[in-house]
Amino acid sequence: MSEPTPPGARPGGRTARVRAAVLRAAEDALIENGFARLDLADVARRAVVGKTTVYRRWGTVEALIADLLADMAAQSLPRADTGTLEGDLLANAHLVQRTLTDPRQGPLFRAILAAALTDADTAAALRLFYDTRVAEWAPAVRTAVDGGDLPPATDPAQVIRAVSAPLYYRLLTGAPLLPAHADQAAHSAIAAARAGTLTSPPQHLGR
Amino acid sequence: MSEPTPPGARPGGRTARVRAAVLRAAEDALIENGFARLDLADVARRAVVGKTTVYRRWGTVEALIADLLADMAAQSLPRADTGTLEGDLLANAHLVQRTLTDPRQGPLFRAILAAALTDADTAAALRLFYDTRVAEWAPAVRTAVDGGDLPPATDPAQVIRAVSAPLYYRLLTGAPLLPAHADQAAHSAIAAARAGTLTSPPQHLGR
DNA sequence: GATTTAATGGAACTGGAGTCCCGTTATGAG
DNA sequence: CTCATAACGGGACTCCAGTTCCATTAAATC
Repeated sequence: MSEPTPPGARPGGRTARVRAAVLRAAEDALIENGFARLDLADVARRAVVGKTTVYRRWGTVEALIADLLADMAAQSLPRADTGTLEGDLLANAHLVQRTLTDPRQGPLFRAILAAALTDADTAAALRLFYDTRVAEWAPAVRTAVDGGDLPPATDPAQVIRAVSAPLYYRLLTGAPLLPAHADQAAHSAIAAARAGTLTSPPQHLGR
Repeated sequence: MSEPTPPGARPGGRTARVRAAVLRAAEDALIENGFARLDLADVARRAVVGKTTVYRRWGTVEALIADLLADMAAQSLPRADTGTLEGDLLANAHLVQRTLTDPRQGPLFRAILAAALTDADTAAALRLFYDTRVAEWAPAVRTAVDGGDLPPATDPAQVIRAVSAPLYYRLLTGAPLLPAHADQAAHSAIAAARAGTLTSPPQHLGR
């Protein structure tokens, strides 16, 4: 994902500026046209950057989106801390709900998910992105486990993912996605966790 | 979705044969190349059909996939009936798990979902497809509600969807999808339903 | 501030997806 | 069986995404 910076590389000044401009242009293009209608020539025009540059540095739409994801993962936003498990999970659920229905972020995420479903590298970048998000929120669950509110075997990451899953499923099927669904998602996750269903995965398949 | 068959139409013989050939070719092409790399010219070649025909009747990749979904929805497969709610939901969960990890169906579904995330009409076709699937399995839940095993306000459709959601979420993020995850999904759905979380949606937006 | 060489940009080129035109096939009606 | 026409097929054409080549710019090092 993060290149080890080959010897003689020049990440400074212009290169960084070009990357930022292209990523922002890609974002705009994805929001307007979606994943299927995206072409790198258009991105280059928007970014006021040579078409050749975009093709040389990224090459494919999928690679560009993967880089965009890496960039998004870098700017992590802090979780809420309401003091209670329910409060935190509700905050998380509503954050996801708002993100997926936001006029800018919604279409952007749809495009990114479509790319991840198409390309393995993009999927890996997406997983990395979510891993950082999950790691950010997992402490809320861990606190509840330590406090005896949830079974000891509970896997915090699974609980966080259980909150998101139904919301993303609605996005996939194009079903309406209202704040009430966020409530439902958070409460369902808590119920499953209390029942001891969300324990560690059966085996660790590395990679 | 289903055209009302305009006056003077000729759905007989050749037309139906062409449609079948094109849909099968589209399936193969989607499995091999994925959604992004699909072009109608290639589909036409595979189906041994005039390129013009494909462009005239479907026009876009998304429309072709939407038609493929309509075709898939038409052939509904029967649900299992094990006698218990847990047994039925486990059967459903494992059916979904097997489908999504099948060497043919898996890539096909990924491609279809990518298309649905890109195009509104495809999303509508997908929703219709899932509605038939959900309606097929909902009776298992309804029986449990009538038998007093689940709260009266439980929405059967929501329970079925709650089983699929985490499995599709794993597909989205490219996480491994094992039979154990199917067990977990079914049991989580039951726990949430028992807790009374999976009740009817807040309001019916009749689109 | 001179030098080296990544990295970018412009312009010409190319291949194939998508369109158009028109002749051919075969379905459905009488 | 005949006729009208919906639907299909072949081939030429267009257009633009993606590639290639080379000149230009500006980081990095001294």
